Amino acid sequence: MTKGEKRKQDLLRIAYGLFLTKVFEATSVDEIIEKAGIAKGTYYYYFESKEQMLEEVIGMMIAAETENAEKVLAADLPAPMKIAGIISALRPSEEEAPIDTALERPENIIMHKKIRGKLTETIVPLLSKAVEQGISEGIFDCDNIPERVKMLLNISGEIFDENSFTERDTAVYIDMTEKLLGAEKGTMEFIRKLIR
Amino acid sequence: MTKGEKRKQDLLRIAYGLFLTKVFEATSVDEIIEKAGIAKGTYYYYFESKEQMLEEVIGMMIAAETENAEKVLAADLPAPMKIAGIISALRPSEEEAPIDTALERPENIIMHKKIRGKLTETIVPLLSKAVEQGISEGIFDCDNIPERVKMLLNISGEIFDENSFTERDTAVYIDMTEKLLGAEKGTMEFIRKLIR
DNA sequence: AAAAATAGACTGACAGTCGGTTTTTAGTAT
DNA sequence: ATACTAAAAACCGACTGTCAGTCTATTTTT
Repeated sequence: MTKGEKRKQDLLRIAYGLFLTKVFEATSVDEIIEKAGIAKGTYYYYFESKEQMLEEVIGMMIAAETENAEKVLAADLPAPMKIAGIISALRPSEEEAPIDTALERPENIIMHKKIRGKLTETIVPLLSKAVEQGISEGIFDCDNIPERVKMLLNISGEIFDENSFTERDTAVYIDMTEKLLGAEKGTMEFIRKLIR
Repeated sequence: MTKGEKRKQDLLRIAYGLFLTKVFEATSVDEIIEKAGIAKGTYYYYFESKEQMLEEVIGMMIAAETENAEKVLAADLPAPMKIAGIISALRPSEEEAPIDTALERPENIIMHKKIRGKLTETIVPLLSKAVEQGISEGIFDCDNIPERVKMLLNISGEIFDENSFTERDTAVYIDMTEKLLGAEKGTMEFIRKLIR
């Protein structure tokens, strides 16, 4: 890693940190460069624009999530577990708690939406594989798998977004997941423990 | 309607028009006031901020949509028709075509999300009534109605948002709607004609 | 000496402010 | 009714502060 690459990583990490505590739009380039101790020119030597930098920050986050999902997929687990594992891993982990608070702020829609979009793209194929595994195991029964998975992800996103999803939301969510994948009632019941 | 109220309405209508063709963030206050032929001060006499004005513009749009939904609900129709009618009315009508194009632009997320949020709040109770009607008619069979309806709306939103939802998306959407509401297979098949 | 990296003053666009001016409105005396 | 007046409402536009992005010049690396 050259000196330049390192600097870029530093900048990304600083921006990442700021975006969590502040919100993308409210974080100024001046702030980022001040924290990094560099000049405007240097910043724009590494990034085309603030927007483009956001793209790269998001890329970092996605990469981490995807890596995790791939691990779950490769593990020796029953299909429902894999699915629940991947989906619930999209939720904030302990150390990432601030991410969540930041992401849930209504002002943070832009970053939020971009992440969701990109994440869906990369996660849908992975989840689809898990569903296929489930079908060959005889646990699931459905067609149009990627489309179903996409819907599942969409709903998961919306559900998890709200800081206040109730017991009843969870119940409907589980019920819907089972029906969407053509699973026996109760198959996905353990999701309840994972989310909460 | 006093002179002041009229002016405010004018401003809202002008902004509404601009937000459709341009995108909220790209529309400057200067532009709005120039088109309205008034001074900065006057604008800020009527609105606290650009953001707050957006809120009012959205309010206008919601009111129109809600009114329409209430009409459908009051009509003498079978429950599935009402549901499909209300949901598909959330899509762009002919004259509102530009709205849609504007709304579907990725940059327009903020306005988009705000509308969705507010719209959900007002539409969920209406749709729930239609579902209850369906249950008493013996067509639907489910519990936790508002939660189910919310999910349905969420997915509808996501589906309609994409300018490229396929046949398969539609098939899954219909299947899911039926299962979510506990309806016979085929009950909601006619949705296919409404969307598309 | 060429290329890569860094610096920071500067520009233009924009949201929002502020002190002041004109227009309306409503009460009062004629 | 009519004229007068003071307060309230509506309106004006110059000005400020902030911020993303530019540009030219300088320093450091290769």
